[in-house]
Amino acid sequence: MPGLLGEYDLRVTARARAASLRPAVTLADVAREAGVDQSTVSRVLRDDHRARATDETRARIRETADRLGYVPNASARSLAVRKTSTIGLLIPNVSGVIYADVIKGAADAASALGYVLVVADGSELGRANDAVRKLVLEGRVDGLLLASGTLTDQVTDDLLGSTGNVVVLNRQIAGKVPQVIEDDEYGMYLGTRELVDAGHRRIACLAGPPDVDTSRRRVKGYKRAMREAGLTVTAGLVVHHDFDEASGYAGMLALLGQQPQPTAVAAASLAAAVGAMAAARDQGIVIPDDLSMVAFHDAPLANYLCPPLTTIAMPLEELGRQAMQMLHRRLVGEPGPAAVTVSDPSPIVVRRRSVGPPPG
Amino acid sequence: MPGLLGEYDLRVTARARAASLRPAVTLADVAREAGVDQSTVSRVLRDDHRARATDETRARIRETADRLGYVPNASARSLAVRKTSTIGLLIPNVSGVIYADVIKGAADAASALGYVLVVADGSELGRANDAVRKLVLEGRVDGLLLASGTLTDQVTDDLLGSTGNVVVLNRQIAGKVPQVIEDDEYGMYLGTRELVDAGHRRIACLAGPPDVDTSRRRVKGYKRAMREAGLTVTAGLVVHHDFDEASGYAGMLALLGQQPQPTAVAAASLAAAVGAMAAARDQGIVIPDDLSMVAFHDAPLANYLCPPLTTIAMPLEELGRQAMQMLHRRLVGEPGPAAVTVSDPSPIVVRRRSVGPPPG
DNA sequence: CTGTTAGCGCCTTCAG
DNA sequence: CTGAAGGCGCTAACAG
Repeated sequence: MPGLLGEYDLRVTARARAASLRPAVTLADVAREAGVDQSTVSRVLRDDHRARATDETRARIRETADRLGYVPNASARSLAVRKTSTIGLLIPNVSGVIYADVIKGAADAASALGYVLVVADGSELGRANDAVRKLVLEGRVDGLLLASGTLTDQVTDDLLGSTGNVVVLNRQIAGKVPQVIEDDEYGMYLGTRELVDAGHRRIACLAGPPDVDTSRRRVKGYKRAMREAGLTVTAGLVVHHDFDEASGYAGMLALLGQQPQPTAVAAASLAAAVGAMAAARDQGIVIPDDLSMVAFHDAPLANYLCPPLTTIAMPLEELGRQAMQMLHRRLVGEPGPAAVTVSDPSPIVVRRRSVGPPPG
Repeated sequence: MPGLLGEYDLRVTARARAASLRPAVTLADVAREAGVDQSTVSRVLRDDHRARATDETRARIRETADRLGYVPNASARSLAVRKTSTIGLLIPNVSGVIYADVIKGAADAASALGYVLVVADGSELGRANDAVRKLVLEGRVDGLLLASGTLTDQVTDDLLGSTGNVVVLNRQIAGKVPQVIEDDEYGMYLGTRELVDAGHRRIACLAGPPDVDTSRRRVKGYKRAMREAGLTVTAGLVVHHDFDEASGYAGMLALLGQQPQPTAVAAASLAAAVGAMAAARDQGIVIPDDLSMVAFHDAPLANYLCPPLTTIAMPLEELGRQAMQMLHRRLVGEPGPAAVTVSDPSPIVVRRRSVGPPPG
């Protein structure tokens, strides 16, 4: 076995580079060595259709390139063709369990379309700002996928203008910013319905920050389910916090402080739900006996919680894939819709053991 | 407030770009507009020391550049100076909770040193291979940080040769590959000692894959603690699985199937520990009453588990930072050590509620 | 202090 | 079918 990662050509090339610290082998080198012109080499190596060079010539060129360990230089090519064939994915917190799927979807699509995908961490505003400037404006990438569910409207709004090389993931934004969204409203509707179907009437919503679009849409879905069931959402039943464990913990405490206590809660994020479960536990409340819970978004982790958490799984991978495809379309000038909502697969609730009938 | 993300200049530039789909404004444009030569513009905009241009000239150039919304083109610059000032970070699974810290450390150091950091997902071998080729070999990045704790020795070995632009994070590799490692052995030693200090004698180890270096070092630490305590590690006491929840679950089941059952387990990864806790629960075993547990690596999640998990926190952020610094040193040709182990902060056990005295 | 002159490595007409 | 020539946008000597 020739090594899992390194295929043959890769290793050879690396060695060639390492051995001689020279500026790497260039097109001219190959041309000289093969006794042809640079442009010819360029053409055959790129399979340029107008280069039906003699089979003999092509073979010789290919062989020489291989032997010398030629690898095209991305900067030079980019400069010449005015594009980099790399696209960036900006994510608020790269290590959020939720993002694994969108990264995978985007990466798959990217590689299928001939791009290389790089992801940038946008957890801090400063860093996000920097990333955008360094990546898009300076032309390190041809386009940007913005998965900043947590940035406020103001931000993206300012940033985007009507640039055609950015597509926004799962944020509904006024104006003509290209965007692909999922039906968060429906997802949360489904999750909440799971709770009303189990017989709950006093159902709370553990929401995200009030000014974040995704949070708003999820709350909307929650409210629709409540309304449809003839349930009223009284003040205090929806509490706004952040999308992390600590916030979920605090939010749950707030919810539990009310009279009468809710018998079920729909959490707008998985991390918050984890925190919420811990809070409940600390208050001596057992799930699902005393309290039922569903969380928005699914991940392996949910299956190992105590108890295993019923979640609503969103088509995150498809989101990433379609965003990438839309970006590509725009980059090559195909028109296409300015916004699509991914509905296949549609949101689905993954039933585990965190919801039961209301107590008593 | 002018928008959180978009500072003024950023927005203006974006607008200028978007408005006119022209090839963006170039150095020549600015020069013409300002009535000076291109090279002069280049110099003042870069603060070239040899360009103590008239204050008046400098001001005019700056103003013109701003007004036109000039942004240097990264490809052109890279081609000219033969470096990109961007470096890549290759991670097996970008969304692992554990990696947040190393990304942060690396990103901080990168930006302090004037680099932009991009991370690439190396979860699949194919993708990792591709990333290396596209990023390093084609010169999209000046160097690579390899945080592929899960790739086998063979891989990295083949890949690296003695190239100077790669540094490996936390893998001990023979040969002269630049590397920064943490003291996983000591960390695991500490975690295991926590267990022996609590009075346990039959302590199991939930290890990672046997051929992965980090796993081996952790097992070594576990064994040392056992030996020092005069405890023998009998067959079956260390079980090898993977670093994820499902593996942890399976591994725990295997451990629990033994006679006599271990009274404590040291897990080599946080994710595996999560799975293991679930397995214990499913078997009616309560932690810490019936079984104690510690896990390698810390993350917010650990605090919200049931019960909150005692972990051993490693200096992950520092690992990322130092790796980046070492890479930089190598890139600029400073000698420096070929391998450093980060020992500050040193591993520390974060005591929560998952360890108690042995039952009975 | 500032302008001139060459490239960096590759692609792309345009001739031959 | 292939070679010659020019240019992508920027930097870096070298003159003036």
